[in-house]
Amino acid sequence: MTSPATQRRDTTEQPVPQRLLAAATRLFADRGYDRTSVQEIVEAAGVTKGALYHYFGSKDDLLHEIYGRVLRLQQERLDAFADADAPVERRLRDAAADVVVTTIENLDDASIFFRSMHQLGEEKQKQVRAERRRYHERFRALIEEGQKAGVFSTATPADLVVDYHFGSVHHLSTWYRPGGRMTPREVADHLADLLLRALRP
Amino acid sequence: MTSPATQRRDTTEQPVPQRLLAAATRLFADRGYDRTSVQEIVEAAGVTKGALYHYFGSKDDLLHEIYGRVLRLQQERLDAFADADAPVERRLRDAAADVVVTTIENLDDASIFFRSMHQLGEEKQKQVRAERRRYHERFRALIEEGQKAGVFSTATPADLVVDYHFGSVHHLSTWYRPGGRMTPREVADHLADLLLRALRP
Amino acid sequence: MTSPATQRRDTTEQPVPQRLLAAATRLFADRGYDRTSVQEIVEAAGVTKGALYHYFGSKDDLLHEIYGRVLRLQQERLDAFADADAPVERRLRDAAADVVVTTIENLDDASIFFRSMHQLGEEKQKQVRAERRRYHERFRALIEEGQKAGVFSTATPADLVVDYHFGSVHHLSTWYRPGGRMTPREVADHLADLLLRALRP
Amino acid sequence: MTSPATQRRDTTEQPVPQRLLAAATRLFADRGYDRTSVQEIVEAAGVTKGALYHYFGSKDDLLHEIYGRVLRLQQERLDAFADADAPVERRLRDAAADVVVTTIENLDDASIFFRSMHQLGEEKQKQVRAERRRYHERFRALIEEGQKAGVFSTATPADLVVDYHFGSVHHLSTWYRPGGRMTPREVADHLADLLLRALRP
DNA sequence: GATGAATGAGTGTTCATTCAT
DNA sequence: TATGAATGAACACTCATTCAT
Repeated sequence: MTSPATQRRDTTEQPVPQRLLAAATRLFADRGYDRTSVQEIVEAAGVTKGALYHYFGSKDDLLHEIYGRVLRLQQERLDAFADADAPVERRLRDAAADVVVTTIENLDDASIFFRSMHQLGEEKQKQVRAERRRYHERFRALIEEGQKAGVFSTATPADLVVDYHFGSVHHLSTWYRPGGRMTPREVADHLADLLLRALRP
Repeated sequence: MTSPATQRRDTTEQPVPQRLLAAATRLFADRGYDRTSVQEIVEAAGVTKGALYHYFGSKDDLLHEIYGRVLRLQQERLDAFADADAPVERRLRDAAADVVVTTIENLDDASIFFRSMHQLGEEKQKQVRAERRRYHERFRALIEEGQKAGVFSTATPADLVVDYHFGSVHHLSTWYRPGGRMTPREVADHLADLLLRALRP
Repeated sequence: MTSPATQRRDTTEQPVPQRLLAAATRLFADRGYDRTSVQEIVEAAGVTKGALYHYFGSKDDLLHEIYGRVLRLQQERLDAFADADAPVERRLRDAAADVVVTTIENLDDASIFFRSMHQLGEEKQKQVRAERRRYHERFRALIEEGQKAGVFSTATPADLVVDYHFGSVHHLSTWYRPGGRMTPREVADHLADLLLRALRP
Repeated sequence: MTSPATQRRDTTEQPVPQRLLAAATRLFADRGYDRTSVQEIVEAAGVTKGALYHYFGSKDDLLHEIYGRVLRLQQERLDAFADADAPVERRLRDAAADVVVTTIENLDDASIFFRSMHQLGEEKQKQVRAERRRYHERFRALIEEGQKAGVFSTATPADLVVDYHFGSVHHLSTWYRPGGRMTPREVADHLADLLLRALRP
């Protein structure tokens, strides 16, 4: 004879929208966006379909929201590192290493990001790409700054260097396994190191 | 009022299985494996569903076959470059640049490869991963050879270097557009250059 | 220009699951399980496929549910007759006649039962056979009781006697036509009589 | 470099039509007519589809042919026993026991017979039922002969007695397993015995 | 006699979304 | 706020049969 309120508390420790996002993130990363049904998401979140459609306009919206969180987080961190008061080599190294660490710490978001982006609706995809570009350009500006200052080689266009580095970041979700040989920090240091070594004049 | 013979010639210039593979490759790259229906594939190939299932056991098989072709091609080329009679820096640079060129020349296969692998059935996925590993290991051996010879830095584990490079290769299908600013060869030279510079002792 | 409410009432006089079961029973009996398409069932029930799969996991489930109802009904009736307070000859005769009557009254279920059981999935088939066995054993116990009491001949193993009688029950759906020469009751009396006569010491 | 003729001998020890019928019988009994594909039949027989359609007009024809063989065999045997020079009790008992033995010896045909008859095309079904009726009537005549002679009870209409017995014959394929507790002969004797006991005046 | 590629209509099932309550 | 029954279009796949060779 527990009161409805009591019964509910069990499954409602987190607000419903967050529970849905968490469940969707796990499932999308696990089986991919298309292979995850709305039914599975609501079951994993312990709510009903009606509730999902109350908070999100569509399955697509869920994916978009997941992207939004990651993009905002990464942009904030990049901005912080890039605007720091330190030599450009230091700032680039820190930013390059940090994106590796936060990617590893949110591997689920990362796999979703690099595998499911093209399943977003046309309009939302455009939006995500625009934010992505902003991120990419901030990173490129850092490299160009170093090149102009003569501390980085100009042998390779800064654009390509950014893609070189981010390729390896995207690739992390393919090979990195938590509990593996290296800690996230070690991987990050190595990858940042490779970047900086490649940029030696 | 064309004769049956003429009608048929239009659609039969290439054998049916090849036509199906070509159509599937284009469509999978375009909209992703899950978003491509068998109906779309057979329509694009100008045959009926029955014909597809006469030659391929499943939609999955089609994907596996596409992978198979790419994997065989890449392994052959890597082996050729790695076994060449040249200093290890030369051999690594050539192999690293070549995989970029052939990836760009088969961008469709590449996007499929890096976006749809996890949609393959469990068994076939295992098989592909095994072949993939073989490729990876051949590449790593080349780096280790250079490290032992003292021409490459040992600062980064060879494993990680391979992942660093292949991250950028996978990433190509995300940003490279045919007819862009750089030719495939130029991109390849730059990326191989970055790899070699990062490996300087 | 009937109001939506009125339109709905026409098709909603019985709940959807019951309507589906009724339609499926009629069709399975008529053309057999494999020859009946899900499309035909939902059309006959006046609903859509989605509704069917909302209530039943599969076409197979529908068949299983039909079996379940018959099995439960027959077991209940057999138990009631077998546990009655009467001489064993009376109890056996009543049970033997009753199963004939209820089989005739549910000839559709009966034809399905004896023609489509092997089309049930492995797991469900096992379950049905287990319930079937329970029924068979209760019936056999009755015969053995009479044999021990000396009122039935022991010339034939009780097992075989049960199969003899149930063979003729199964067979009813092959030859009995409602509105035929004999009423269900008459057929039942004759068949029970044959059984009892065969068991005379 | 074996000659075609030699290669062929391996798989052609029996003529193709027989091989097809044997394979079809096994498969139809195993999984049912509808669940057996023409492809499975030709593979089991070691021939191609073209060959099947060369000898048989349709899958349906195969089933009809299987029926034909069984019906002819059973009719012949029944006629032989019924026309024998012996008292009617003896002749009925022998016929009743014999149909049990030959049914057990051809359990595959029997299961097909009682489970797949309704999957035959309308026309062929009519034909089979006609032959079936002829068989049934010969059997019934035997019972009526005994009833007129006063050696069998007239309590039950002969028709119903025939159905009683044949129900148990059909049912054999449900419960009899080769290598079981009783030999075919023992089962036959018991079942014939039950029939004769039921008919005692 | 025999092949096997090809057809085309059909199968059971899934699923994002809606809406009366 | 939230439910869950219901929709309807789409999905991958099957199969008896035909026919040019």
